[in-house]
Amino acid sequence: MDSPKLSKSPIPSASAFASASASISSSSSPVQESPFSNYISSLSPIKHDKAAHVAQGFVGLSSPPLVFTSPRINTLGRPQSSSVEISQKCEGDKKIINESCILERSVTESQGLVTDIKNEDNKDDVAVQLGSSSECVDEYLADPVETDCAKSACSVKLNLKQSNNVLQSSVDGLLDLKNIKFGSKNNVGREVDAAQFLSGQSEESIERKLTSDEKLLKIENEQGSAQGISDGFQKFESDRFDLSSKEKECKNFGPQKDGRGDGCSNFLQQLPGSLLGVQSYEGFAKNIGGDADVPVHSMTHEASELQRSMSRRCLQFGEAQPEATATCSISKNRANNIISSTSLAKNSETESLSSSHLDLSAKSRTRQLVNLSQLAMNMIPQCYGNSSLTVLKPSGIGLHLNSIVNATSMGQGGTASMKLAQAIKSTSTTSCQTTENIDNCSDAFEKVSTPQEGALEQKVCTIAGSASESLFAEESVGFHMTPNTKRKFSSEDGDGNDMFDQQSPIKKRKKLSNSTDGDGCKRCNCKKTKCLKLYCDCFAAGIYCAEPCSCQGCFNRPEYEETVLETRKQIESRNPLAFSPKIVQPVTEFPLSNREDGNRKTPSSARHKRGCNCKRSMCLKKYCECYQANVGCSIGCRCEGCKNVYGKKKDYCVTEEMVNRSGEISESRVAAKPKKEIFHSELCDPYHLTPLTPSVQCSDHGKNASISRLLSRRCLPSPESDLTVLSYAKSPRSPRTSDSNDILLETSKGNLDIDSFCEGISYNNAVTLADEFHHTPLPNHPSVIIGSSSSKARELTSLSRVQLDPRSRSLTSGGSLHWHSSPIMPMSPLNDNKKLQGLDSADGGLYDILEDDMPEILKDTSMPIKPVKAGSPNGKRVSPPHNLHQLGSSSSGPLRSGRKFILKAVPSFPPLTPCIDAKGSCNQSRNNFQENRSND
DNA sequence: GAGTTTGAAACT
DNA sequence: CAGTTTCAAACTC
Repeated sequence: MDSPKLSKSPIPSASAFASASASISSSSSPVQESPFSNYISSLSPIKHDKAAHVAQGFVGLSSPPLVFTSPRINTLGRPQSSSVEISQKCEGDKKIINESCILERSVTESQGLVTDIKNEDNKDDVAVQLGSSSECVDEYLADPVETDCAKSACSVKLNLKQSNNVLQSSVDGLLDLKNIKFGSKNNVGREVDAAQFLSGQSEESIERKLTSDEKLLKIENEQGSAQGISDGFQKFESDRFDLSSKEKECKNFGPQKDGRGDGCSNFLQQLPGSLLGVQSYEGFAKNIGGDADVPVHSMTHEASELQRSMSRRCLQFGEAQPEATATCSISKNRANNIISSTSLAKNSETESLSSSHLDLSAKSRTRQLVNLSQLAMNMIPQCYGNSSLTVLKPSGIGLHLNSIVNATSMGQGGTASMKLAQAIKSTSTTSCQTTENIDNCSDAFEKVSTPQEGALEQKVCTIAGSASESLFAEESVGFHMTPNTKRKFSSEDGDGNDMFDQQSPIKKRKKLSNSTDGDGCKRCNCKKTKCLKLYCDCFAAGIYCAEPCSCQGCFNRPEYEETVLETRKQIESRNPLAFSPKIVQPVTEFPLSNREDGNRKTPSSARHKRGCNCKRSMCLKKYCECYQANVGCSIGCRCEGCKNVYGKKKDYCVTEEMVNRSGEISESRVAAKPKKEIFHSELCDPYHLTPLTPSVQCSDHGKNASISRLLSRRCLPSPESDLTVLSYAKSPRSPRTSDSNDILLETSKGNLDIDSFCEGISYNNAVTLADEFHHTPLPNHPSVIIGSSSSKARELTSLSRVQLDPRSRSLTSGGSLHWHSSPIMPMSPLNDNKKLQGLDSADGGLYDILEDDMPEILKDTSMPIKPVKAGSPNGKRVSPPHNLHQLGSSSSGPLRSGRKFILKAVPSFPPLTPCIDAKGSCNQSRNNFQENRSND
């Protein structure tokens, strides 16, 4: 670790990037080729080959600048020098591109795509359009293009930009086309294309590629493995390149072909490689976390990269995959992996975009770390906004690629994700921070991915919101994004240093922003509590304090594990949900629609377990936990004058009322009671769900969330199970969570079960119930599906997922899907890829929640529930209309029974220690922490 | 950087 | 269960 850091540390960002870019261009060829060739050889299995390559890349990386990318480039077969030259040449263009990208990022992705296509016509405009098209894509393309130009050198430097632009545009267009054609298959096809392209098949007509891609896609689809997805991302990027290159050849190069001839193919090959290199580099940088400054503290890098890379590797590299799958599943959520996996299928486009972003970012990094950060920033904000998804994904993609490379290069990928996460923490020094950062990043990515999925669960929103916590960011979309970005950047720049450079944590912290790492993990500054009380964010998150922390007399350290555990037990004895995620993502109310929409869904539904108690901040400042988590206030909140931009308590109530009316819930006791009261009483009970957290409030802010809830409920066939499940998923902790809310609502509607819940049902119980559902899902009930999603949880969830089931991702997503589509299946969320995909985002959240909050049992059950990241608590709440109706109409009838059922199950559940912290970042660390505890 | 404000956590 | 105190973060200057 240290040694690597030293080597890298010298030049965290700029130099490292530059070297990386150069090295990438120069040395990347082998890496890229191998992976791609592998792809070609075995469509799905890319991983092994890639892994091998990756491993190589690692070696190379370890020594020289990350260079993961560079090796790949080399592999492409292009002369290193040429690549380097290209990179250099392209730098100018890249800058332009980056700028344009940044400027245009604001533009919606769709628009961007369109513009890109158009750009093809207008080469000059291409650059700008590229940027606009898909931020990531643009960047990505831009870089490749540049490289292409350089490589191909085709003739005209002047044309380079244009050609690049054209390529990008063409690529974008191709991507779009592919996306359209292939839809979910895009990833695979892309991968295939990439492989082919790499192999040199790029020369073939684009059509052939498309066809082959389709076939490949099919094959890959069959595989349907997360790896395929991850690979798909990479491939997707590569494919894009291919497409772009092809397009160039056909269009731009048509005339130039003579000159380029082989050059084009080479160019294409190079592009992928360069892209890979860039991505890897980016990933590396990202992994470093912000380490730009401390580029390489190998440990941290490894950890972060490994996690990320693991997922990607899994996808790309078969070798790494095995472990990666496990690790990835574990860490997927956490880092980009999650995003990639979750978003891959769904986000093919977004991924492509993200990839492009990554590429771009990578380039920018190589060129300018700042650019990357800017890109990321831009990306993030957008993502948060709505379309932000695309942005995030891209970043995620880029990360994935990078991570993969890194991971492979690191070779650590093999290690379990848990270990990685832990190692990262430890290595990073601020284990918490690192993990948190990772978590945050992952959350962010997840969020992004989720949004792509359609904002399946609006996790994106939540995520965005929770950039810090709920991804969680502080403020709505921008907020979330920023936090993440901040974390990333900070981590990279400052935090990263902290993480990696334990030496100057304080400074880093300061740089970063407050106590929260860029990731969203908070660094504590405890002075009197010794970090053994919930006041301590680290402790509350289940993570150990690290260097970044400024705490005094800290006992929240591994050396005091016993003390920590004891204290924790004590606290848990008082409040079993004390360590559960504060924010719970409600099940995606209407995953599909929202997902399709893109985003928001999850976030909106996420809620704070307990709800806030703000009196002066009007829920407009971070004092408000709901706001901090980017979650709307819910019934569970006792706030006064709530103006939470993510969702006002009023809105939530209104929505609930709406629901009740529609659901005829009025009958239930709840109806009699004021919703708030009901929720409070019920939710507030630690055992019971946490206070309801109306799903409504999403990033969109409560209204949307509320609406979503209503819709979801309406849509949801069987709210009962869902609700219960959701409640579980969300975790015992947070009554507020949308899930819990949903549950509450349902319960209230049904009369039910609130009582039963009150009797002793706890979130945990709910979880157990969910498990039960899984085992014996109610036919009618959507089984629960708690779609809770938590960014934080992601990490944990990733871990938990892994533990739970390889499908982990799918599971989570599946859970959400179940939710929507078929609640019954909560347990088997994993099974359905579609579900998974659709749910990915949501699932991620659920997973997170579950993982984090959920005890092992839940995990084992493979509950779909996702914990909402602390950052983005928007967990969608499951608002099972049916359940409600059932409950309401037949209030006591089935619903109650169902709930009772749940209740029975509940007791068995151990107190969940959801990863989803309100902060949402440290889920992994928490998970680890919790796991350790549990083990102990 | 210090001081104030805020609201959660802890305590009574 | 409610009220108060303590605490650390968020915020302001």
